[in-house]
Amino acid sequence: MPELPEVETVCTGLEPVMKNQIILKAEVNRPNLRWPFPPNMAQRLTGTCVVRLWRRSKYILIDLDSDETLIIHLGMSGRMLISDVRVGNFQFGHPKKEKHDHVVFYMENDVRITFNDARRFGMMDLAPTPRLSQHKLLVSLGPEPLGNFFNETYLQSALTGKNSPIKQVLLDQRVIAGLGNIYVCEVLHHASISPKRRSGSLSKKRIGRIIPIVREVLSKAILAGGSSLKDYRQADGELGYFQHSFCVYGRESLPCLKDNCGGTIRRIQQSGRSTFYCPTCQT
DNA sequence: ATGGGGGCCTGCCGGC
DNA sequence: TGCCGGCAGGCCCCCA
Repeated sequence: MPELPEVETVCTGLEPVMKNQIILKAEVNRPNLRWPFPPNMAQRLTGTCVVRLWRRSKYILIDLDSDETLIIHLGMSGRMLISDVRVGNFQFGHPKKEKHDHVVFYMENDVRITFNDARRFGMMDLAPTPRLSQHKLLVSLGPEPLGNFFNETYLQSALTGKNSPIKQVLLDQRVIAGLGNIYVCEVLHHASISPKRRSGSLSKKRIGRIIPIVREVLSKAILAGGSSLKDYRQADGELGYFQHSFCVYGRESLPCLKDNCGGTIRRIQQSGRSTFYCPTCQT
Protein backbone atom coordinates (compact mmCIF):
# COMPACT_ATOMS: atom_id res chain seq x y z
CA MET A 1 0.00 0.00 0.00
CA PRO A 2 2.06 2.75 1.30
CA GLU A 3 4.23 5.08 -0.67
CA LEU A 4 5.98 8.13 0.73
CA PRO A 5 2.87 10.20 1.53
CA GLU A 6 1.21 7.34 3.37
CA VAL A 7 4.34 6.63 5.38
CA GLU A 8 4.63 10.32 6.21
CA THR A 9 1.03 10.26 7.41
CA VAL A 10 1.71 7.23 9.58
CA CYS A 11 4.69 9.01 11.17
CA THR A 12 2.61 12.10 11.80
CA GLY A 13 -0.04 9.95 13.44
CA LEU A 14 2.40 7.98 15.58
CA GLU A 15 4.46 10.89 16.82
CA PRO A 16 2.02 12.33 19.37
CA VAL A 17 1.37 8.94 20.96
CA MET A 18 4.89 7.52 20.87
CA LYS A 19 7.31 10.40 21.26
CA ASN A 20 8.83 10.75 24.75
CA GLN A 21 6.98 7.62 25.83
CA ILE A 22 8.53 4.48 27.21
CA ILE A 23 7.79 1.20 25.49
CA LEU A 24 6.62 -0.82 28.50
CA LYS A 25 6.35 -3.98 26.50
CA ALA A 26 6.89 -5.15 22.94
CA GLU A 27 4.93 -8.22 21.99
CA VAL A 28 6.40 -10.11 19.06
CA ASN A 29 4.06 -12.78 17.79
CA ARG A 30 6.17 -14.44 15.14
CA PRO A 31 9.85 -14.85 14.30
CA ASN A 32 9.86 -12.84 11.10
CA LEU A 33 8.09 -10.74 8.54
CA ARG A 34 9.83 -10.74 5.21
CA TRP A 35 13.08 -11.39 7.07
CA PRO A 36 13.76 -12.58 10.58
CA PHE A 37 13.39 -9.93 13.28
CA PRO A 38 16.70 -8.83 14.78
CA PRO A 39 17.91 -10.96 17.70
CA ASN A 40 16.10 -10.27 20.99
CA MET A 41 14.00 -7.54 19.45
CA ALA A 42 11.38 -7.56 22.20
CA GLN A 43 13.98 -7.25 24.96
CA ARG A 44 15.91 -4.56 23.14
CA LEU A 45 12.76 -2.47 22.76
CA THR A 46 11.32 -2.99 26.21
CA GLY A 47 12.03 -0.14 28.60
CA THR A 48 13.39 2.21 25.96
CA CYS A 49 12.04 5.68 25.41
CA VAL A 50 11.14 7.03 21.98
CA VAL A 51 13.31 10.04 21.29
CA ARG A 52 12.41 10.86 17.72
CA LEU A 53 10.10 9.56 15.03
CA TRP A 54 10.89 10.32 11.42
CA ARG A 55 10.87 9.01 7.88
CA ARG A 56 13.39 8.25 5.18
CA SER A 57 11.92 7.16 1.86
CA LYS A 58 9.24 4.64 2.81
CA TYR A 59 10.90 3.67 6.07
CA ILE A 60 9.53 4.69 9.45
CA LEU A 61 12.44 5.40 11.79
CA ILE A 62 12.02 5.38 15.55
CA ASP A 63 15.06 6.60 17.48
CA LEU A 64 15.28 5.15 21.00
CA ASP A 65 17.21 6.34 24.03
CA SER A 66 19.16 3.09 23.85
CA ASP A 67 20.97 4.59 20.85
CA GLU A 68 19.26 2.15 18.57
CA THR A 69 16.76 2.98 15.86
CA LEU A 70 13.80 0.81 15.05
CA ILE A 71 13.41 0.62 11.27
CA ILE A 72 9.94 -0.26 10.02
CA HIS A 73 8.79 -0.83 6.48
CA LEU A 74 5.11 -1.40 5.81
CA GLY A 75 5.64 -3.39 2.61
CA MET A 76 2.44 -3.65 0.61
CA SER A 77 -0.12 -4.35 3.29
CA GLY A 78 1.42 -3.17 6.56
CA ARG A 79 -0.69 -0.98 8.86
CA MET A 80 -0.21 0.68 12.22
CA LEU A 81 -3.26 0.50 14.44
CA ILE A 82 -3.67 2.67 17.49
CA SER A 83 -5.90 1.92 20.44
CA ASP A 84 -6.10 3.92 23.60
CA VAL A 85 -6.90 2.43 26.97
CA ARG A 86 -7.44 5.91 28.45
CA VAL A 87 -10.50 6.51 26.30
CA GLY A 88 -11.45 2.88 26.39
CA ASN A 89 -11.78 3.13 22.67
CA PHE A 90 -10.99 -0.42 21.81
CA GLN A 91 -14.13 -0.27 19.79
CA PHE A 92 -12.17 2.01 17.49
CA GLY A 93 -8.69 1.18 16.50
CA HIS A 94 -7.97 -2.34 17.35
CA PRO A 95 -10.28 -3.83 19.93
CA LYS A 96 -8.78 -7.25 20.19
CA LYS A 97 -6.20 -9.42 18.66
CA GLU A 98 -6.78 -9.95 15.00
CA LYS A 99 -5.26 -12.06 12.30
CA HIS A 100 -1.83 -10.79 11.23
CA ASP A 101 -1.17 -8.70 14.35
CA HIS A 102 2.54 -9.42 14.33
CA VAL A 103 3.99 -6.88 16.74
CA VAL A 104 2.30 -4.86 19.49
CA PHE A 105 3.86 -1.95 21.38
CA TYR A 106 2.42 -1.18 24.82
CA MET A 107 3.30 2.41 25.59
CA GLU A 108 3.67 4.14 28.93
CA ASN A 109 0.66 6.34 28.19
CA ASP A 110 -1.64 3.32 27.82
CA VAL A 111 -1.67 3.60 24.07
CA ARG A 112 -1.19 0.41 22.17
CA ILE A 113 0.27 0.35 18.68
CA THR A 114 -0.24 -2.75 16.59
CA PHE A 115 1.68 -3.60 13.45
CA ASN A 116 -0.63 -5.66 11.26
CA ASP A 117 0.54 -7.00 7.91
CA ALA A 118 -1.37 -9.66 6.00
CA ARG A 119 1.12 -10.22 3.22
CA ARG A 120 4.22 -9.90 5.40
CA PHE A 121 6.19 -7.97 2.81
CA GLY A 122 6.97 -5.53 5.61
CA MET A 123 10.09 -5.58 7.72
CA MET A 124 11.50 -4.47 11.05
CA ASP A 125 15.09 -4.11 12.11
CA LEU A 126 17.17 -2.46 14.81
CA ALA A 127 20.33 -0.55 14.00
CA PRO A 128 22.73 1.64 15.99
CA THR A 129 21.43 5.20 15.53
CA PRO A 130 24.84 6.78 14.84
CA ARG A 131 25.42 4.39 11.96
CA LEU A 132 21.85 4.34 10.69
CA SER A 133 22.65 5.80 7.28
CA GLN A 134 25.00 2.89 6.68
CA HIS A 135 22.24 0.37 7.16
CA LYS A 136 21.97 -2.00 4.25
CA LEU A 137 18.44 -0.90 3.39
CA LEU A 138 19.15 2.83 3.61
CA VAL A 139 22.65 3.19 2.27
CA SER A 140 21.84 3.18 -1.46
CA LEU A 141 18.72 5.33 -1.32
CA GLY A 142 18.62 8.37 -3.58
CA PRO A 143 17.62 11.86 -2.47
CA GLU A 144 14.30 12.63 -0.81
CA PRO A 145 11.97 14.02 -3.46
CA LEU A 146 10.89 16.82 -1.11
CA GLY A 147 14.45 17.74 -0.17
CA ASN A 148 16.93 20.14 -1.74
CA PHE A 149 19.19 17.49 -3.24
CA PHE A 150 16.43 16.51 -5.60
CA ASN A 151 16.84 19.31 -8.14
CA GLU A 152 17.21 19.86 -11.86
CA THR A 153 20.96 19.37 -11.96
CA TYR A 154 20.69 16.12 -10.09
CA LEU A 155 17.84 14.68 -12.12
CA GLN A 156 19.41 15.63 -15.40
CA SER A 157 22.61 13.81 -14.58
CA ALA A 158 20.65 10.84 -13.26
CA LEU A 159 18.65 10.50 -16.49
CA THR A 160 21.37 11.28 -18.99
CA GLY A 161 22.52 8.30 -20.98
CA LYS A 162 19.84 6.01 -19.52
CA ASN A 163 18.08 3.95 -22.09
CA SER A 164 15.38 2.62 -19.76
CA PRO A 165 11.83 3.98 -19.73
CA ILE A 166 11.29 6.98 -17.47
CA LYS A 167 8.68 5.07 -15.47
CA GLN A 168 11.28 2.57 -14.33
CA VAL A 169 13.88 5.16 -13.52
CA LEU A 170 11.49 7.16 -11.35
CA LEU A 171 10.58 3.96 -9.53
CA ASP A 172 14.23 3.22 -8.84
CA GLN A 173 14.81 4.04 -5.18
CA ARG A 174 18.49 4.74 -5.88
CA VAL A 175 17.45 7.60 -8.15
CA ILE A 176 14.61 9.01 -6.02
CA ALA A 177 13.65 7.57 -2.66
CA GLY A 178 9.98 7.16 -1.94
CA LEU A 179 8.07 7.15 -5.20
CA GLY A 180 6.02 4.05 -5.86
CA ASN A 181 3.89 2.77 -8.71
CA ILE A 182 0.91 5.04 -8.08
CA TYR A 183 2.69 8.33 -7.71
CA VAL A 184 5.04 7.69 -10.62
CA CYS A 185 2.00 7.19 -12.84
CA GLU A 186 0.44 10.36 -11.48
CA VAL A 187 3.62 12.42 -11.87
CA LEU A 188 4.14 11.35 -15.49
CA HIS A 189 0.55 12.19 -16.31
CA HIS A 190 0.84 15.67 -14.81
CA ALA A 191 4.12 16.14 -16.69
CA SER A 192 2.55 14.91 -19.96
CA ILE A 193 5.41 12.44 -20.35
CA SER A 194 4.84 8.95 -21.67
CA PRO A 195 5.90 6.25 -19.19
CA LYS A 196 7.54 4.46 -22.11
CA ARG A 197 9.74 7.42 -23.04
CA ARG A 198 13.45 6.58 -22.83
CA SER A 199 14.94 8.60 -20.01
CA GLY A 200 17.91 9.78 -22.01
CA SER A 201 15.69 11.14 -24.76
CA LEU A 202 13.94 13.71 -22.56
CA SER A 203 14.80 17.35 -23.15
CA LYS A 204 16.31 19.41 -20.34
CA LYS A 205 13.15 21.42 -20.24
CA ARG A 206 10.90 18.41 -19.72
CA ILE A 207 13.19 16.96 -17.07
CA GLY A 208 13.10 20.29 -15.26
CA ARG A 209 9.33 20.18 -15.26
CA ILE A 210 9.34 16.88 -13.39
CA ILE A 211 10.82 18.34 -10.19
CA PRO A 212 8.00 20.70 -9.14
CA ILE A 213 5.41 18.16 -10.25
CA VAL A 214 6.88 15.45 -8.01
CA ARG A 215 6.88 17.90 -5.11
CA GLU A 216 3.34 19.00 -5.78
CA VAL A 217 1.87 15.53 -6.22
CA LEU A 218 3.52 14.26 -3.04
CA SER A 219 2.75 17.36 -0.93
CA LYS A 220 -0.88 17.28 -1.92
CA ALA A 221 -1.12 13.61 -1.01
CA ILE A 222 0.54 14.30 2.34
CA LEU A 223 -1.90 17.12 3.00
CA ALA A 224 -4.81 14.84 2.12
CA GLY A 225 -3.42 12.20 4.49
CA GLY A 226 -2.85 14.74 7.21
CA SER A 227 -6.35 16.10 6.98
CA SER A 228 -7.86 12.63 6.94
CA LEU A 229 -5.82 11.87 10.06
CA LYS A 230 -6.77 14.69 12.42
CA ASP A 231 -7.21 13.12 15.82
CA TYR A 232 -6.69 9.39 15.70
CA ARG A 233 -9.56 8.95 18.11
CA GLN A 234 -11.92 10.39 15.52
CA ALA A 235 -10.56 8.20 12.85
CA ASP A 236 -10.78 4.46 13.11
CA GLY A 237 -7.32 4.23 14.56
CA GLU A 238 -5.87 2.85 11.42
CA LEU A 239 -2.78 4.42 9.95
CA GLY A 240 -1.15 3.56 6.70
CA TYR A 241 -3.94 3.98 4.24
CA PHE A 242 -6.20 6.77 3.21
CA GLN A 243 -8.60 7.31 0.41
CA HIS A 244 -7.19 9.52 -2.25
CA SER A 245 -8.33 10.26 -5.74
CA PHE A 246 -5.98 9.78 -8.64
CA CYS A 247 -5.89 11.16 -12.18
CA VAL A 248 -4.72 8.03 -13.95
CA TYR A 249 -3.98 5.27 -11.47
CA GLY A 250 -6.77 2.69 -11.50
CA ARG A 251 -8.69 4.58 -14.19
CA GLU A 252 -8.27 2.21 -17.13
CA SER A 253 -10.74 2.90 -19.98
CA LEU A 254 -11.96 6.11 -18.35
CA PRO A 255 -11.60 9.51 -19.96
CA CYS A 256 -8.43 11.50 -19.36
CA LEU A 257 -9.12 14.28 -16.90
CA LYS A 258 -6.87 16.81 -18.57
CA ASP A 259 -8.66 19.78 -20.08
CA ASN A 260 -9.28 19.41 -23.81
CA CYS A 261 -7.44 16.11 -24.01
CA GLY A 262 -10.29 13.76 -24.80
CA GLY A 263 -8.04 10.71 -24.54
CA THR A 264 -8.75 7.42 -22.78
CA ILE A 265 -6.60 6.03 -19.98
CA ARG A 266 -4.82 2.83 -20.86
CA ARG A 267 -3.16 0.19 -18.75
CA ILE A 268 0.05 -1.46 -19.85
CA GLN A 269 2.66 -3.67 -18.18
CA GLN A 270 6.17 -2.40 -17.54
CA SER A 271 8.66 -4.68 -15.80
CA GLY A 272 5.75 -6.75 -14.63
CA ARG A 273 3.84 -3.87 -13.07
CA SER A 274 0.75 -1.98 -14.18
CA THR A 275 1.22 1.44 -15.68
CA PHE A 276 -1.74 3.74 -16.22
CA TYR A 277 -1.36 6.61 -18.67
CA CYS A 278 -3.08 8.62 -21.36
CA PRO A 279 -1.62 7.87 -24.80
CA THR A 280 -3.13 11.09 -26.15
CA CYS A 281 -1.53 13.70 -23.91
CA GLN A 282 1.51 11.81 -22.61
CA THR A 283 4.25 11.71 -25.21
C1' DA B 1 27.02 -2.39 -14.18
C1' DT B 2 22.29 -2.85 -15.57
C1' DG B 3 17.71 -4.75 -16.83
C1' DG B 4 14.32 -8.33 -16.56
C1' DG B 5 11.99 -11.69 -14.20
C1' DG B 6 10.97 -14.56 -10.15
C1' DG B 7 9.79 -14.79 -5.57
C1' DC B 8 8.00 -13.63 -1.14
C1' DC B 9 2.67 -13.79 1.16
C1' DT B 10 -2.47 -13.23 1.74
C1' DG B 11 -6.80 -11.27 0.35
C1' DC B 12 -10.07 -9.83 -2.82
C1' DC B 13 -12.62 -9.60 -6.96
C1' DG B 14 -14.65 -11.12 -11.24
C1' DG B 15 -15.89 -14.84 -14.17
C1' DC B 16 -17.50 -19.34 -14.85
C1' DT C 1 -22.42 -20.72 -3.62
C1' DG C 2 -17.78 -22.15 -4.77
C1' DC C 3 -13.62 -22.49 -7.03
C1' DC C 4 -9.87 -20.47 -9.77
C1' DG C 5 -7.04 -17.21 -11.97
C1' DG C 6 -5.42 -12.78 -11.86
C1' DC C 7 -4.23 -8.92 -9.49
C1' DA C 8 -2.32 -5.81 -5.64
C1' DG C 9 0.55 0.57 -3.62
C1' DG C 10 7.53 -3.10 -2.44
C1' DC C 11 11.81 -4.70 -2.83
C1' DC C 12 15.61 -8.22 -2.84
C1' DC C 13 18.07 -11.48 -5.50
C1' DC C 14 19.62 -14.12 -9.30
C1' DC C 15 20.52 -14.43 -13.99
C1' DA C 16 21.88 -12.92 -18.59
